[in-house]
Amino acid sequence: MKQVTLKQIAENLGISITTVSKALKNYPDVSKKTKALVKEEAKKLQYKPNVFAVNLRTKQSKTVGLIIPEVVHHFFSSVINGIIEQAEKKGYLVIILQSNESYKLEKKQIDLLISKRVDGIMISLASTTVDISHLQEVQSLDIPLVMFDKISKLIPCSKIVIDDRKAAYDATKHLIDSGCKRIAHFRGALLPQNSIDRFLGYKKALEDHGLTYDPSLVYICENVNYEEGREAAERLLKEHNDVDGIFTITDLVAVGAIAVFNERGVKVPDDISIMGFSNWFVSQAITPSLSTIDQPGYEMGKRTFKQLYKEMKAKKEGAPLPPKIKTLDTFVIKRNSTK
Amino acid sequence: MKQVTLKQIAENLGISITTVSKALKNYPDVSKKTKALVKEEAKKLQYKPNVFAVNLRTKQSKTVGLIIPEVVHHFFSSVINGIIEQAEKKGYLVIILQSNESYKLEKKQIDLLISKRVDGIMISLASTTVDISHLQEVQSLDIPLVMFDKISKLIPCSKIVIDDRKAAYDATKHLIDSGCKRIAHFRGALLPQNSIDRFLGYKKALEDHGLTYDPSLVYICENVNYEEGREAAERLLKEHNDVDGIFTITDLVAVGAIAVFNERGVKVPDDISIMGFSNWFVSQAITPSLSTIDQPGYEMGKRTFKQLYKEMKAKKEGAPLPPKIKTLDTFVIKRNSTK
DNA sequence: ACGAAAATCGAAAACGTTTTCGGTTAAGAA
DNA sequence: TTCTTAACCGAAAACGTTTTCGATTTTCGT
Repeated sequence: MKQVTLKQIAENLGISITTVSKALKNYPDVSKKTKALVKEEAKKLQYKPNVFAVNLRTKQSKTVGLIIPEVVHHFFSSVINGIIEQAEKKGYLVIILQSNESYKLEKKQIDLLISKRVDGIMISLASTTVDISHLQEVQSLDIPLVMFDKISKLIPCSKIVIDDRKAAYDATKHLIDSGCKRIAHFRGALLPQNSIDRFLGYKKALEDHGLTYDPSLVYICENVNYEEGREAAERLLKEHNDVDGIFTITDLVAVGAIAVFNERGVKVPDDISIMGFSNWFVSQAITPSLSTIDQPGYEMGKRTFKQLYKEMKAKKEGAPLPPKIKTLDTFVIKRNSTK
Repeated sequence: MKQVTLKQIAENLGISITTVSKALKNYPDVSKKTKALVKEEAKKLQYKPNVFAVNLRTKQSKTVGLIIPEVVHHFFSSVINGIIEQAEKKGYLVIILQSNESYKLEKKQIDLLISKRVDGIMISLASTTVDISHLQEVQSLDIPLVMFDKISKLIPCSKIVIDDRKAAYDATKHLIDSGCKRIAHFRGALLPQNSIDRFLGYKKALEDHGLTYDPSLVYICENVNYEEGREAAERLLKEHNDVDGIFTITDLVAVGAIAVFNERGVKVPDDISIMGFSNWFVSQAITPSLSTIDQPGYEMGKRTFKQLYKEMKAKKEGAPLPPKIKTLDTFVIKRNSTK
């Protein structure tokens, strides 16, 4: 009825705990016979090692932490899948925590992971995060850390990212190539790096193709959500009825804008073309379906964990690795919101 | 540089480990003076108890497991939020695992949670789950278990659910009230209880309102996804052009159907009305916005953890609680896909 | 049959905490 | 002063595992 331990097995077999432990882990200094015996007995009793004791003894939890702004997001959920798949292969459990884009919560989640003594941490920063002392603490505790997607340049750790500027450039160029002459940009808040980079990519594409950059065509969506997409679209219709293309910082904002255009009878893409970013699942489900930029979430997750794993291993072996930065490719997905 | 322990503090202060431990936990048999001293030193050294040792000693992890079919789902993500919020209040960490609607994976995740020795488990079943031996194992190990939303009647544990049959009845009635005379149903697989219940509610509503139930108007969406929604809609258009209303098992399927109708020039809701289920976030973002049934995910999560907490507590006190079943209310959300 | 080498085993310490229970000290009562 | 009681402290065991290192046994060549 109660917990089966090594001791239990040892007593049943009349051998020592040591031997049982070693037999189970295939140490070379226990005979084939005893190994077989022990394993059989262990199976019979359904022995499961007490993970608490193992953790205490080995000083590692075989658990890693993952902090993301929001789980309900196609991009992050593919990252999660990529991470979990790799983690499972190596026998690691992933604790997923959300920051809800809040710095305060992010800090709390980091503390939680530290107190649970995870072996490593992966994080995509909240957009409101500016203070990075919590991340510095992680590093000072010598806990391997890998950042992805939304990163901070101030922390010297490995990073897996996309080239936001280039992707935004490509998106904008796609609009230009399809004939747009006056292109607006619904951007994110002023601070987050990816918001900045996407804006810069947009601007550069305009300039490179003989279109003048007009600051009044840039709308800020502070929280990057559906509602703000709608608001920005409403304002755009009032203020700039000559615009024939929009590049939005993310699909959700684009979906809000499309909803407004549909309601107002503005034809997409005939009257106005729209380009999203992220290839959120819904972008293919709406009418018209949304052209967008594919972010390789799964791949990013996969690489993130792999890098973390390398660093955890290197740490155990006492040979810490230098930080490494990997940029993944993105590409344009043409659907029906652009010509 | 290295890990601060009770021993460390004890040595610094020239007292015993015992006293340090007791001081930190406010035992009555240590003087105010020493308590203050110990706490100060602990703070100075930034002492953090070694959770591995605590777990081992107390035989509990202050961690609970949550298994859901998919995280990227508005309903489940509100459940998650409800659970996490409550869990945090009680100092519990929630390990979130996905079953991807696969029985095999679900079983594996249960095993993982068991091996990590969580103090309790919350689960919403995968739609393919029929064998329930893994859940029986949880119970035989005496791990508190609470099921929500997608449950199995065969497991005697507490459950937090909605009345699927009534909700489906309401949804269908809404279509009838708005003037639909010939109503199709895009249902889920044959096995899952909620798929069955929603079908029954649909059928009952028809019968109660003088509409004849026609089995050929019931389409099965095995995996309940966007693509299947599209396929069912295509078939419906070919096979039954007289249908003027559809009740779908879930929003995602409805969104697929709406996409097809939009493309084919079928007017929603004028030619055909559509009713979803779940109030997925996207249902308000598409054109036309989708009328649906609101499932109280947050409330469900909240109650699920509360119930689990009660049972974990009762277990510790050696006074196990009898299973309890709670049914939450749902209601119709009228949007633009119905008249 | 003897010894050396190889194979096999186990005692014990350690990981850091919690908690019981007995011991010591201080305070107050006689 | 001496005894009783209360206040405070600490030794030690326990949780279940891993791993080192020494001890014992077996094998095998001569």
